[in-house]
Parts: sequence; structure tokens; C-alpha cells
Amino acid sequence: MRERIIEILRKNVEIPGGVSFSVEHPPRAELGDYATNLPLVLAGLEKKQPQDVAEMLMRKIIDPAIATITFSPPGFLNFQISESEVKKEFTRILDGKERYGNQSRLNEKIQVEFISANPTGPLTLANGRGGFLGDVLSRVLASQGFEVEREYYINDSGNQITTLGLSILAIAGKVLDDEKYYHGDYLKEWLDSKQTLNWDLYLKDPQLLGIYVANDFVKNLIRPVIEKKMKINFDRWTSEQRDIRQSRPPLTIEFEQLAKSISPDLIFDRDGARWLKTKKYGDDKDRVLVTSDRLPTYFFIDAAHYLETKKRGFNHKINILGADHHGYVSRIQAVAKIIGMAKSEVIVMQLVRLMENGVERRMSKRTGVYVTIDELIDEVGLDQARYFFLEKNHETHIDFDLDLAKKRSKENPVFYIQYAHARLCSIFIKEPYEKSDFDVSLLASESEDRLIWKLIDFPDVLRDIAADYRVSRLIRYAYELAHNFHVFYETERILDAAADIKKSRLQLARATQIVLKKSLDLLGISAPEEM
RNA sequence: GUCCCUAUAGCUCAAUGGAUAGAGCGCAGCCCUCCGAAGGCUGAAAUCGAGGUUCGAGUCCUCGUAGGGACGCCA
Repeated sequence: MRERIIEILRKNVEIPGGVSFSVEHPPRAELGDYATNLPLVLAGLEKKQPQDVAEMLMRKIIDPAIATITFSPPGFLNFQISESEVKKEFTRILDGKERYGNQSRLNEKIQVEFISANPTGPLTLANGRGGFLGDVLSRVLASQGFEVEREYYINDSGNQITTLGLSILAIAGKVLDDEKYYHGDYLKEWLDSKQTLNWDLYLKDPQLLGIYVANDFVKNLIRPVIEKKMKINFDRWTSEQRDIRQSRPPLTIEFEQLAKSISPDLIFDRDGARWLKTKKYGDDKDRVLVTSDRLPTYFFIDAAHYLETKKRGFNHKINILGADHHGYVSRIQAVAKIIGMAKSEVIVMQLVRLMENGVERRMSKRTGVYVTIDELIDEVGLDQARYFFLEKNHETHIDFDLDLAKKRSKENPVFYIQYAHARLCSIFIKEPYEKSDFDVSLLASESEDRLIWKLIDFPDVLRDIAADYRVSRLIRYAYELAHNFHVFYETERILDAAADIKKSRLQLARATQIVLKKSLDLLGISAPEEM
């Protein structure tokens, strides 16, 4: 509906290009359904009084969707939407059902890479946070017409894999233990599950053992948790080893040649190493591609990975990373520019701190005492876990209160939303839904009006999320929708109202059920029919 | 030392530069002869500090203060 207002404004008024103005709900409902600051904006531009501009605009804006226009100081126009237009939008919900709020296909491919945890152990809470964000964001983007690929990148080679192999050797007593090795119980469990191992081979090549362990971890510790516990599915599990390092012809060489073709000095040798001049693209220093030991760095491989993504037709990539990677952002964005990817975004998730009895419990992959995401889901439930992680914007730190999360308290916001859905379902158990005509003018009480407007906002919410990736908006939306419904339900009678009113209220309840269910589906939170 | 994130009610969080800063928890109360009280309603309570930009700043800029994080030819 907001887009419709903007359209109407542009159709009736000549607005210079590049001028940005707002269309939003006014702070108080009695002012109108939508408000714009256009008079203020244009007055500033044309050096006129906002009120004069507003009066001129009020004469010009004519559209059947707009019933009345009023001016309010210092320079806003308030619109009241006509009843017929409200009914039209309302009907779109009932007819569109679960497709309400979707946009038509755009023919634009986006890759969302997320989680991509090191395969050296089970998934942490931070992995969980990024996972839920990527999952919901992918679904919202798909609803807005983008062709989305969800990618999990397995870092199954490199130094941390060698360390993993050495860690097993240390636990088996074959090499001396070291502080930098991994020490979690899961390593011992892996070792115990193996009858015989070719120690001579692995002592000679610890990375070989690391690859073996990492593959097992992905297969047994990571992938089942993602798919079965977190209920997240990926379109592509990309292996660093298989898909990037062993690509023929080598992607790394292709990247290097591409960089050289842009400018020969982008690649240079210094101190026996090979460098990429990322500084030229906004990084604070240049970065090494090949070490003086002639080994490609993780960064070089990642550059090759970006190139591979681009070559498969993606001109837009969203990469969701943990907070510890923030120093990595500018160099990978430099790569995106070099390979000519049109849009590249890196979302850095801020930390999750685990609080227990008022004190922080350290999370570390190397101590083996941190709480894993599957453990958390087992304790608090998937719906709760998703809600807690998605509730806050990705740039805020989360203090995850374990005690509170474990408590299945009645005041829980998840139950609040689910209860609204269960209440709706119970209405239609008593009175099976039938499509019928209805009269919006009979839904004129404050609680009904608010509920209707909340429903109509839904497509705008999805549109906003697709633009700024703030998935927490959808959590808020679902909560507010549930609240508006609860108020409506407490204030107005549905089943024992007069026949014509009942008919209209049942349509309103139906529309609410549709949108609430869809919101929960997008969030990956279950919508129980009874509880 | 450099860089990133954060600072709003007792606590956890909202608020595309817009009108009287909103919720939940907690606290003090009220509402089931009535479609599900896992609900509704009422009340007390807040923008870290100092400048600046703007018709207008919680929001943008500068400088402080405080908390968290990152700074390797590791990944």
C-alpha cells in the first residue's frame, strides 16, 4: 500500500529526481492512514512556505484511492485511504493466501553464504545466529522475487585442518600436546569410534588425518544439526578442497590473471611473497596471496571462491560472517570489486555471549565446554532458539540468558504469537471458513481498524527486509500482529455477533490467520493449531 | 596504538532525519455467568556527556566517557 501512495504522488505531482521524501503511518491514527513530508521537502527546495506548497499539492493530488487529504504543521500531508481501496487490499490477502506479500520474479540471482563454520568441531551459538539469519533472509528474498542460492562453504583444507589432525595425534599420544590444538570431547569421541588408524601415514601427513576427521565432522556433527535440528537447508555445500583448490583450470590463477589484466601492478612480489594491492580498493593494507613458503593463503582461496561464484552467474552475493571476521571485510570487498561483482554485501554478526547465573560462560572451540547450538535447541526448543536469535539486529551483541531461555515461561513472546494462531484456528473449528462477501465499514472499531492496517502493512515489511536485511523486523511484525489480534479478540465478539457483522469479522480473522501463518513460516517458527 | 560494534525506562530491546520516543520482563492494581486468561486494560519509569549540521536530531558529524570485539606471510 505504501508503494501505491508513492506511485500516486509521483503520478500527480512533478517530483524532481533524487529528491527523497517519506511515506509512513502518522504517529497517531486519528491523523490519517498515511503521511508524507513532501511539503517540507519541496518547500526547502523551492524556498517557499510549506503550507503554500501543501495547499498546491492538495489541489493536485486526485485519486480514487485517497478519500481525504489534510495538512498538519509544520508541513505534513495526511491521507485517508478510501474504503474501497482498503477492501481491495484486504481481498488480496484472502485471495492470495500464502502468496500475499510476494513479488513477481525479478530474474536476479543472489547468493547467500552463511554459517560456513570451520569443520573442526560442532556448531556454536554464533553459528546458530548467523544460520537463522541467513535462512530467514533467504526466504524473504525469495518471496520478493529474487533467485536465491544458499551456500555453505566448507573450509576443509588449510592450517586449521592440519591442526585438527595434530590434535587427534596428540590425544592418541602420538605427538606432544600443544596449547593451540583443539581439545573438545568430540575429538576423543571421534578417536574412540575408530578401531584402527594408519598412524605411520598420519604422523607423516597430519593434514590427511585432519581432512578425514573434518569430513566426518561435517557428516555427523554439522550437517545433521543444520538440517534436522536447525531445519535449514542449503542448495550447495561447496568444498574448499574439491571445488576451489582442485578446480581445473585453477581458479586462483584465473583470479591472478584477471587482477593483472585490470592493472599489472595489482599483483606484486615482496619479501618472497606474492601480494594483492587491496589498499587500492579501500583496504587499510595490502594482503598476501602466496606466502614465502609458496603456500596460497586462505584469502587467496577465498578470492578464488568469489570468482567461482561470479562465474556461475551471481552478480550479487551476501556473505554472513561472525564478528571475528570483521577485519576481513574490506579485503574481501576489494576482491568483489576486482572480479566485477555488481553487488557484494558482508553482514558481520556481532557476538553471542552466554550468560549463566549472571556470569559469562566462555565459548571456545578449543576447550570443549561451550554450549553447542544443537544442545541449546534440545534445551529450549527450535522455536524459542529462532526467536531469541532473530529478535535482535545483527549488529547488536546478544547476551543469551541461558536460565531464562530454558524456562518455558507463560509470558514467553513465542507462545504469545503462537497462541494468537491457535485461537484463530479454534474459531474455524467451530465455524468452518467460507469465502463470502463482506463489508469493511462494519469493521470500524478501533481494534478492527488497527488489525486491518497491520495486515495491509505486511508486504511493506517484506519489502523493507529485502532492502536492509533486518530480519528482526519480521519478528516484531509477527508480535504486533498477534497483539492487534488479541486486542480485537478481547474487544469484539466474532461468532455470536449479528449475522452481517459476524460474516465480516470472520473474513478479518481469516486474513489474520493467513498473514500470521505466513510470517511464522518465513521465520521458521511453527504455527500450532492448538496448544 | 589503529579499526569495528554498542550506549534509550530498574532489566532486555524498538523507533527509513519528522509530529506527543514505543514494547516485553519486573513493579502497583483491575477484568472470566462472555468465541481459549498462554489473553485484555490502567499506572509509575528513559535518549551517556559537550559541541556542530538542519525548518526539525534518539537518529547525521566532531570530541570525550564506558562496555564488547578485531588487528599474522593463521583460518
